[in-house]
Amino acid sequence: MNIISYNVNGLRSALSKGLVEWVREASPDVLCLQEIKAGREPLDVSGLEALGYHAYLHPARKPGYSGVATFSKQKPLAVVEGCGTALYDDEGRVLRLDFPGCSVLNVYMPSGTSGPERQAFKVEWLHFFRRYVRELQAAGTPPLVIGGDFNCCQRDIDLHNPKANQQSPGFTPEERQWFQDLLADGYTDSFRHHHGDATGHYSWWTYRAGARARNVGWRLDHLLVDRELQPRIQEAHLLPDVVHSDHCPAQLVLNV
Amino acid sequence: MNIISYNVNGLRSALSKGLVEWVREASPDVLCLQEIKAGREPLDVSGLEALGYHAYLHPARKPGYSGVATFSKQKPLAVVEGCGTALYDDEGRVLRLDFPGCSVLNVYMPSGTSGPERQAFKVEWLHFFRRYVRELQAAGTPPLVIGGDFNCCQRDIDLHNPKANQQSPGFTPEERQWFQDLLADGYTDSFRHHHGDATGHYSWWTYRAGARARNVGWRLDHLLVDRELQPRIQEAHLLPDVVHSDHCPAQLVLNV
DNA sequence: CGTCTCACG
DNA sequence: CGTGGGACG
Repeated sequence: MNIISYNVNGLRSALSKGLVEWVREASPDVLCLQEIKAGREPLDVSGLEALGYHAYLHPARKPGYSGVATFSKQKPLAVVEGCGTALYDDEGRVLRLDFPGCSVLNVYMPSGTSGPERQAFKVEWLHFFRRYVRELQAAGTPPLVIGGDFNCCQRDIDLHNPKANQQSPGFTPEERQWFQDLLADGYTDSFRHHHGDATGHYSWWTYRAGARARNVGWRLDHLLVDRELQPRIQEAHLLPDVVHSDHCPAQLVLNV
Repeated sequence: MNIISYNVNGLRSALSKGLVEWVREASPDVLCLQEIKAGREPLDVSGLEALGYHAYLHPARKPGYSGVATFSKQKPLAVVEGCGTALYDDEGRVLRLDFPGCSVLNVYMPSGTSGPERQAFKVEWLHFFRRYVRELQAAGTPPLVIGGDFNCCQRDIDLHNPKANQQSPGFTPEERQWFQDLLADGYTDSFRHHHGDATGHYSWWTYRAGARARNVGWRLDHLLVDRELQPRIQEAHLLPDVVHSDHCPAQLVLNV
């Protein structure tokens, strides 16, 4: 099972840059997109449907903002839009597809970069999210693959300049601790599992100052798997040569 | 004296498309621009100043909206920004430069196309403008050259589809009458003076549906001259091959 | 820097 | 259709 998570920074923009052609070649079984930045009407996903995908959209209430979408070759057993909390569901941040043996939770976590207010919102979200995941487990949801733009990372090797970013949203001590706690809850970072302490692997680069060309980036996009699924991790990669967005896709191949 | 009026639909956009290079070649003595859509700070007119022009800007209060600018090789005897009525001056619509023997009044008249409210505003403006011009004459202003985007025209031959536009803003009976009255006040439409009843000469084409390629346009940009100056009209042209905007420049060569 | 919505034309 | 702003990232 080939699962790809990709923050497309505007699905229409990504489609205009050849997203469909790339998906045809990459051929993921499940494709989790974040920041689709469009609702159902302005969006034309027929190109992806023509490749055989079932399309599930969870846009934000505010036009042109946030939103997630998951595309699946296999028809899921169940689809759950949102997390049941309007505060977050209005921002289109979570979308779950259940399959036999695993559940794919597509998530776009808030960015804290626009100011302290949004950073506070993000931190509240992070704590909410851990509780939410625990509740899903308790409710008997199949073992989770959590794929998405986490807007944070855990270790010094997850960003180009850890020293300068000790207090930057996405790498504050609080967020790093949170990430560690989430892993301790029983999740495996599939990229680290497969690549160990490899450095210089990032999934986001600011558009400014030629950061991507110089590989001045952050690893913000993750595919975590329930500890039950860990033995099934076959491959896990970032795909930095794929350029429809300021993020690149993260990929996980699971033996199921 | 070579005078050009040009609605640039965003001066920054026009500059990015090579406006300075074109101005160097056209070499007008006075250049009246409308819809500069920027204030003094975001604007860099050093390219035009480097050609030897004195720059006079009258931006709107609202950023990115309306605004006129006049560039002159000769330093004018006087410069008058606005018309003294805040309602109009907030929208950056008139800018007068006085020279020995003539005064160039750069004007961007309101468009009525966004709705009946703005059309009513436009009609009030039109009547205000005739009074204003009469007051200028009475005050002993040198004979006027009125150059700008009038956002209206007078005769059937001034637009591609007069039948279908009898009630369209820019060609309502009320506006056509107003135009005729303005001419009767003692002004000459320099283009008609030079070209008689020539057809198919327009200065604006909608961006939609390839209208410019099919020459489906309107003659909205005019250079009127005081009856005193009429004998001095040497040439008057539209320059439809000049493409920095959805308008083209209008040119007048005056014998002074 | 880039994508999106909105006002305006 | 296209410019320019502002929100957001």
